[in-house]
Amino acid sequence: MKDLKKYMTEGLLQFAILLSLAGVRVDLDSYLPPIREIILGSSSAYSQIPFHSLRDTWEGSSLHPKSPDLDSFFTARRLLEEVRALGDTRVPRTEVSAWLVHTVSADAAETGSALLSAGSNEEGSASTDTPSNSEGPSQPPARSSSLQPSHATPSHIGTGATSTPGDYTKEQQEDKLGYSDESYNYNYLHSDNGKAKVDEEVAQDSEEVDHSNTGASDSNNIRAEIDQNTTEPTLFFEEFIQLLAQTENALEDTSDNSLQSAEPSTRPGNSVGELWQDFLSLPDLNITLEDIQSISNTNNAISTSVPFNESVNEAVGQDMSLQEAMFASSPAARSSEDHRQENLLQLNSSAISGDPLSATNLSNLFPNTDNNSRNSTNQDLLSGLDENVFDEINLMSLALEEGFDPLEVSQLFEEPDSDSGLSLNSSRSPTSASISDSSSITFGEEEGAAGYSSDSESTSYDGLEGAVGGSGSEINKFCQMDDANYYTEMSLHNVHHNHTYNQLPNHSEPSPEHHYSWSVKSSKVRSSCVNTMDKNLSRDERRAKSLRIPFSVDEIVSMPVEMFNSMLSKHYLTESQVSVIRDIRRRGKNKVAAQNCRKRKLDVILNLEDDVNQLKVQKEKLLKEQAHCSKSVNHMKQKLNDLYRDVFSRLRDEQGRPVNPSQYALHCNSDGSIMVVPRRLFKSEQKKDTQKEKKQK
DNA sequence: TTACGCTGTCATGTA
DNA sequence: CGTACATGACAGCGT
Repeated sequence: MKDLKKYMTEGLLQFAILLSLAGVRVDLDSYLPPIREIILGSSSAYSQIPFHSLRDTWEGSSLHPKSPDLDSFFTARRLLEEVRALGDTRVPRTEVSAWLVHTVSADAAETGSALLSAGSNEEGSASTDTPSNSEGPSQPPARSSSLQPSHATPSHIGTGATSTPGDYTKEQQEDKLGYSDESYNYNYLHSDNGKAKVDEEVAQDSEEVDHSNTGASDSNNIRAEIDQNTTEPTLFFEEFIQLLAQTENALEDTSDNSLQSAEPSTRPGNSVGELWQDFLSLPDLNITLEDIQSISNTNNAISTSVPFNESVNEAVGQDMSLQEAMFASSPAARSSEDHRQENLLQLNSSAISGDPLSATNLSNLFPNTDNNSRNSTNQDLLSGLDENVFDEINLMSLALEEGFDPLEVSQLFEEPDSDSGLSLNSSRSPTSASISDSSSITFGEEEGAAGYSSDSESTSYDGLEGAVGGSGSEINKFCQMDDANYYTEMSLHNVHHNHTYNQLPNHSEPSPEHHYSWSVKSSKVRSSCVNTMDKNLSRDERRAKSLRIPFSVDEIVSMPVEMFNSMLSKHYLTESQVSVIRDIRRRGKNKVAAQNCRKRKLDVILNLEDDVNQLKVQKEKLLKEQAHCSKSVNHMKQKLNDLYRDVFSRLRDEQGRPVNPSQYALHCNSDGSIMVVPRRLFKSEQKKDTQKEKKQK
């Protein structure tokens, strides 16, 4: 039955392709509702592996397939698309697809592979599938089903596969471009293995594409056709960019709430994105900075997409290939990222100078935000930022300013209250998982790393933490092997030595060699971090040192309660410091208590063992004594018997005959006199005596 | 690779 | 009610 469905699906898809090539519009949605399930399984939202892995490049990075936010996210998107479909002009999908096909096929299997994968990864299974390809588990995604009539190239980019029934919406185009850019960086930052894999997929896809085209034309013909269709790319992209801008506004207006939960996964780049993620994953920031997150994400979309689109536009205008455009756009995107990162650090710097964190400073975080959003944003931010946030930022900047070891800086971002391991776990979840993916791919290090934040923290200190890394040790990633983090770190160092923050840091063009050098450098950084770290210090000692707590751990722990409370009240301590101090005291006390408890337990065990040994000795002694006594008793009995016999042997009755000892017995009276009594009477008297004793008892 | 002990930490109960 | 203490349980780490 399954095969039959598969067969039908393939046939219908191929038929649809043929019809689309012939200019006949076919809406497969109405005919093939079950395709989605046939191909993807019950639901793409529930099929974790292919769906999640393919979406992982951008929006799915921090959104677990099982996340309840996912439904609302897709629902919001779908509704948004539907609403937009009511009035907006649409860019025919085929133009974009053709453009992509053109550029991709120009040099597909080589350098453009990452790009291709980027474009294909973005919308789920669109990555590896042609509309006609129904083999394998990862098949044209759920929303794919309509093929454009005119130029609906059966190309694998058949991204159309990812579009909603009907048209390829602007949002999807935007996403595609954004994904492409981001995914390119993503792939770039990853190991060659990943890229090779991507290349394989792309090559395979290309084959499949060509294969699927046999009904109509070969790929060259398609390319020629596409070239004809893209004779005016500039026009298309101008329209496209305009639509993008409209989409941005619509997106902000209509789907802000629903997307808010999903948007945090949107990251402009690995380095800045992770830094941003780290920053936002600060325990105190988690809730209060949600506004920032959403806003920043929209900013990301603006800041990354606009220059990118410009560059793409230029690229098209200059008849550049898409790949070139992407290369050209990557530095631009990077620059915007750097710029934002600078602003983030500028925030720190402003805190260094002692100025209270003002709206102006905060606004630097979002340079690309328009005035309206900025005005509202800053208020939200300021209202959302609690004191701890400023403490963290201030301490972070202080550490940076005074040349702290990055590890020490990282301490500032640790969970101030590590009591609740659960809350820590909840805060790390999907985002950190995505981060772990990247780092694990890059360095082949993995760590299960579930559990307390303290654990992850300690492991990160030992340089063993792969990537899952605790949320508490976010900036600890300075010392990790993630290239992106190293990138971040380098940026931070730039800022550290240049407090003007006006110049964008110049980063060379990404290249595999550069990537390798990054790896080498970052490994050096980690080793140096590990070396500089005083391993002799306990976790609490390191934490206290990092937070510049003016007391030693011993003092904190052994201090009497009154002195401890007075100390907390006398010294100006931030909430983080107080929290850490209390934790240190509690843990220290408990540590001592646990040691004492174990010592006592051992003492008890040892004492019990001693008691057992003593009792054994006593038992042996008693047994010996018992044996000795019984031996004595037996000896005395023997002597008594001898005496008895001797006495009876000498006794004679009235006739002079010897007395039979079996019939008579000797009885001692209380007065010491001895009588010879017949045994019958003796026994009866004994019975009476025993009865009397029983009655008395 | 597994078993085991040590240690730190947390949760919980008690004084 | 807050604090200190005790203790079982758990997890990580080293041997």
